[in-house]
Amino acid sequence: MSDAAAPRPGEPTIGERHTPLREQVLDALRSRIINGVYAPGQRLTEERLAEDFGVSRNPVREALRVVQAEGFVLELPRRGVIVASPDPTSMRDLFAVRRRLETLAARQAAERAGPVDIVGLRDLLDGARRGTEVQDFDLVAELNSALHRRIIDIGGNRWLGTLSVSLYRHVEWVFRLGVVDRAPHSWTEHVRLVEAIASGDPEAAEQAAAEHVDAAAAAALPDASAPSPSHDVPGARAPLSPLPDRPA
Amino acid sequence: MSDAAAPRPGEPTIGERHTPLREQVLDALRSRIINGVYAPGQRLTEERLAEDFGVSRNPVREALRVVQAEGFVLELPRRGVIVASPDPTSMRDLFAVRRRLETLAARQAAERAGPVDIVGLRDLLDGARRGTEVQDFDLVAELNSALHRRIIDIGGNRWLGTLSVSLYRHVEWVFRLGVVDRAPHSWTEHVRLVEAIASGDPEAAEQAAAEHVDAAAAAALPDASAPSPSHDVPGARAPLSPLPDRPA
DNA sequence: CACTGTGACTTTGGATACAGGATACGTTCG
DNA sequence: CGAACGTATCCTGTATCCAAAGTCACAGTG
Repeated sequence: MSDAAAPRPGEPTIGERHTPLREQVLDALRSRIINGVYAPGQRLTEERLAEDFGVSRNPVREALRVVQAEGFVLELPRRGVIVASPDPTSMRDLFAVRRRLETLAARQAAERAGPVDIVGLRDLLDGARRGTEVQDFDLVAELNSALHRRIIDIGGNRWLGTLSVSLYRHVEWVFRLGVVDRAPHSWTEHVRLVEAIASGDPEAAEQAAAEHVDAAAAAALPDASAPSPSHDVPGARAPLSPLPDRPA
Repeated sequence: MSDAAAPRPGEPTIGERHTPLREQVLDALRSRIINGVYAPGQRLTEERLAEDFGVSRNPVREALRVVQAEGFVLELPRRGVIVASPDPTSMRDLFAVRRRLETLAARQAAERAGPVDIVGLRDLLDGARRGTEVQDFDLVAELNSALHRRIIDIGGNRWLGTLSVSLYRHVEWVFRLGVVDRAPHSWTEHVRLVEAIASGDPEAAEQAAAEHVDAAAAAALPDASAPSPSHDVPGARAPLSPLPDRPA
């Protein structure tokens, strides 16, 4: 046995760090959709994407199948794909699902959080408080996401983790596109949530998470009852497979 | 405007009916994994899959990216993919998530079900009852899934729909592989659930759904507290989407 | 002036080609 | 006899190629 250092967990080896084009294309493509560079309804031809990213069509096609499965684009058989249109109706559905999932995350975090975890959460809160003082709202938004991810990590439910990431991307999408209003974040809600987790009270944590999501939903979706039709494109085919999912 | 009949919703047009190879391969591949034809840990080379399905590597690759995103296979960078190993730990997590989601589905169904919906649900129950009498358990299992799908459809939450389909496939997977025991289905629980929905009582529906999932979980996961390690494969990479998109 | 047939151009869907990293195996040397 | 090294083979990652289908413009016709 050689005495070379074994790779520490968490530190990916060089081989693991290798990123195939399809994955880089996937990230870039998804970002562009979420940020509105590729607008809803816009047709995405494989060749143009390939040109945009400076690769051949193959990696593009693989990435397209994934964003299709994730629901960001719709397939028109034999006619390629178009960017999907996020609509407020499905956003209400999305918030309903998030509420269920985030309350579960909060409960599990409250049940399992150790002292170190609590410190980490409080640090994030502090950072966000400072960010608010300095009016750095990008930072605050980033810390917001980080806090939620951390809570999910603490809970340790891997399904919850991947599902939440996926759902959150869609939330981000509608925010960026201005389909719904971005609510100014109430950090007092976050404080309550973290304190409930710190005190190890699952019920209180769940309650705090529910209120937080409700507040976000109420702010983002002011019109609480619009039966608007589902804004489908005729002939569009459903995602290749339903949403993605699962941890490694 | 021509007076040709517009395509009825639900009746796909000829064009929509066209199924590219990648999709057929995806279905076949996923089925084979779920049914254990391709066993956990087994290496899947693209060429062999292509040969198995009688197509070239391209459709295979596109299908592989999707099952990878769905968590059925793991990528070993530059070394291809292996079939993932479902483990009881992640199954507990899965049931926790399902409980949250199915209770939501039941609640929404109770709130929105119309008379026709109720009739449909009762028909399914009847069919299952008859199936049980005749000992046709495949039929019963099928009707079981159908009932759950129908409840979700009635609720009308599209996110819930796609997520549930995805989660259910994984449940099916562990059942088929015998990782957990398949519990004999208690149809009395289903009857209670349907009756609660029929009576338009969201609370009762949610309660019934919770009990149903709990019973299923208890039957499938008898050992309620095993901190078994996460059975990871060294160097295996997460599903295609590693990072949450950070806007530039 | 609306409608339809025609042909060029575009784009998808799928197969094939090829370079380079992984893997297996045999050989040599300690 | 066993470990290090070299070599042949396999497989992935990516690009290129080809055929079939789709789209579009435009001219001819009733």
